[in-house]
Amino acid sequence: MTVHDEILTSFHRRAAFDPGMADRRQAGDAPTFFAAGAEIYAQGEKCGSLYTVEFGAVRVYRLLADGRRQISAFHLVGEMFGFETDATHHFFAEAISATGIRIQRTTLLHGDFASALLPMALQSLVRAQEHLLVLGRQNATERVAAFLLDMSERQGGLRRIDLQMARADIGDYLGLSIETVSRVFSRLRQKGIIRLPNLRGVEIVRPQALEDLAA
Amino acid sequence: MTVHDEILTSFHRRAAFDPGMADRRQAGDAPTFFAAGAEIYAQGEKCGSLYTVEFGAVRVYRLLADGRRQISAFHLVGEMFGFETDATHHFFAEAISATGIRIQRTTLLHGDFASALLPMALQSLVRAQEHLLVLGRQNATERVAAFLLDMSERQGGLRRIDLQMARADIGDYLGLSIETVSRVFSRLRQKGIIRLPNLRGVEIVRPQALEDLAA
DNA sequence: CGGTCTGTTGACAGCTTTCAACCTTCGTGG
DNA sequence: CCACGAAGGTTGAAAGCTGTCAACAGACCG
Repeated sequence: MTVHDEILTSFHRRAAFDPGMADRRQAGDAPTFFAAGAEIYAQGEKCGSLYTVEFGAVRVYRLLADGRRQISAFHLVGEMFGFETDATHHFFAEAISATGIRIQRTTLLHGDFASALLPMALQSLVRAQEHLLVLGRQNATERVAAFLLDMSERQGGLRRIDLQMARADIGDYLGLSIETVSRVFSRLRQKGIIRLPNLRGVEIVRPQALEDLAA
Repeated sequence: MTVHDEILTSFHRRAAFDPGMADRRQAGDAPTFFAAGAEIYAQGEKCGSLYTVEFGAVRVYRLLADGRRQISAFHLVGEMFGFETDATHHFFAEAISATGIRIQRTTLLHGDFASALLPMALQSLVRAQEHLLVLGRQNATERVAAFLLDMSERQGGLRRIDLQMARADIGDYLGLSIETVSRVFSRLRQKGIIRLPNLRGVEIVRPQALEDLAA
């Protein structure tokens, strides 16, 4: 975390940061800013809000007692998260990079909101179930290939992907160690399937080759 | 599959089997019977119904091109499944043993049904996300222990569990080979943590030891 | 009683993790 | 502008866990 991020964190962690727009914030539709690494909510906290990513990216995860972490989902621009079944959160949510989030209290929502919510919850469900296939039955190469294609698709199908997250995040999402993630990236680069222009950027050179690997 | 099951399958696959109750079937609230192994729906099929298990058990799964299978969920008595985001099913659903299912067409459902559906969808979502932790970050022993505890809890917290499903199903649910599942069962039996009174039956002798293993 | 399906067990191979060393990047401060 | 330090990333070697292959045992059914 950079010093700039640290300042952002201490100042604006969980606090709306929207200078000159207090009125909009009152109305509940101004985004709240989170610095890289800032906690959005924690396991065990009371819940009752829904979150929409305005910019940046979010990781949602669980921890085991010994510190092992499983990231169940990344949420990118435009995506909604924070669905829960009961009064407390079962997961942690953190900003990956500097992130803006629109927070809506579910208690304040009008009556037929549940109907509008269902499709989003179902989208999350299908995504989670498809990820189960990756974690349960695919090897390291297949996992990374599927991850890159998914990220590409969710960023508009472009060849240049901005990953935003560190190798540790990718590993904890794919159920792999950071070393294995790194090795697969290197192998894909050596085969000319991807390029790694900078630390968190990936360019897909041969999408078809990736698709074949993801199978 | 036994011969009895085979007959059930050929006769009643996807057909209501509720002699003398055609009127109730017309009303849509009589269960449809499925023999062990019978398909309830298939990937790619048009969907538009929700399914509630009356008795028996169901597996929901996806396949990779080379035949690898990941069971994303088992559904036991009282549980609802079949949620989908768009017009076609993304998964297969099959009866594990002789199973009765109540099928409700979503098009025929009254307007505010979505509100009632949301909690069930969210329950499935949380279950899937928790299973991601198991598949991504737990070893074979932890996976089997967590599975046994989950099955016990869902069957009323009893010590005697009726698994119903074969080792292959357990393996494809936990992301393990049938041999590994078998080996873990044997090791737990040798340690006196469980007993295996019959093939598909498990008695939890020392629940605390299982909890500790599930970490 | 024989056949088939399911489950168990052993030996070995293979993939991933772990541990360690080193490199790169980036922000900071001299 | 450059040097420095910390954090993140890469690569190699070895260990460990799980998968695969194979043989065998047991249950169920005809």
